[in-house]
Amino acid sequence: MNSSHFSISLHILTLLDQVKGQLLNSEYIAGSINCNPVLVRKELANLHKHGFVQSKEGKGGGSTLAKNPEDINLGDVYKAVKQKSLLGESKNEPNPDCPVGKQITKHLNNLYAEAENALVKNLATKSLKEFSAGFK
Amino acid sequence: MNSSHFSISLHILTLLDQVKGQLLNSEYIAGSINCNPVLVRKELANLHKHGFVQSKEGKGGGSTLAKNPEDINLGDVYKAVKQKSLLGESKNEPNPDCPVGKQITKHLNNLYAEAENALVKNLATKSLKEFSAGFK
DNA sequence: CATACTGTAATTATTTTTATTACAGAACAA
DNA sequence: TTGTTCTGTAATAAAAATAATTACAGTATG
Repeated sequence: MNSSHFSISLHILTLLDQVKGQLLNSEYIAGSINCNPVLVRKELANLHKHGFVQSKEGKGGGSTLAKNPEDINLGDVYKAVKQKSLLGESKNEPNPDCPVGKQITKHLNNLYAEAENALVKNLATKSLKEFSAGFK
Repeated sequence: MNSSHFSISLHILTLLDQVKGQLLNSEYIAGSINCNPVLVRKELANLHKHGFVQSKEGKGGGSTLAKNPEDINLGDVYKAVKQKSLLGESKNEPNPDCPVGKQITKHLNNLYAEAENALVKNLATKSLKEFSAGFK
């Protein structure tokens, strides 16, 4: 992350849960999210890599959940989807000649890792099933 | 956020704490961060708006902390600096004709708000003083 | 074999972020 | 009172990140 990876992934998983095992194709999903189907397929590829979804190629193909929704917790989804640290590591190297600049990257990384951990723990208290049950 | 607002703000605050009341100018600070001075001044303007720093204009001017570092907690800094939701609300409106699309924005916002809350709570356990004390 | 998908790469467009330039106004010091 | 060095802020340009589009090989299906 950041951007919309997590939102898109969770949207996909929710859709797949709602249709209970039916295969949905990337175009349908993209229509619900309102984004490009290729973006959905990329997101699906990642979810597949992490074991959340199964896909079937070819005509009539599509994707479906690879686990029971009660066994998918949102903290794990977050971790699967996450690409970079949440609180943004600037690419600019701070000044190594400054006593603060020299060390701050390390300290920020520790701080961020802990804070992000708290966030993931919070997300992990919810399963996809619970999240999806909110839709009626 | 995201980007580097929080990193830059915390870098600034740490520097100001380290020099114990001395005025630092934006160019010096930018040199430590390795970014543009105007970016520092914008960040300082925000920190000033939230009461974390004081600035003095004119020759020999600069900025200094407006509070004791033990009274600045990183959760509050985060909240002052934060601009948008951490987990990225996509600007694409999901499809209102889809039962999931129609409701997901609301559900995601709730989820994100709670998760972010957990993160802020974690950050709030640390003061600037504690953070800055890690530098030696 | 035609059709309708996935998977993936390459390119282009768009948006966001950061840097740069510019300058008015404030404080200081000679 | 004038030159200097700052802040504060706006406007613009450059760079980076994100998303859309196009394209097509490979796979399953009828």
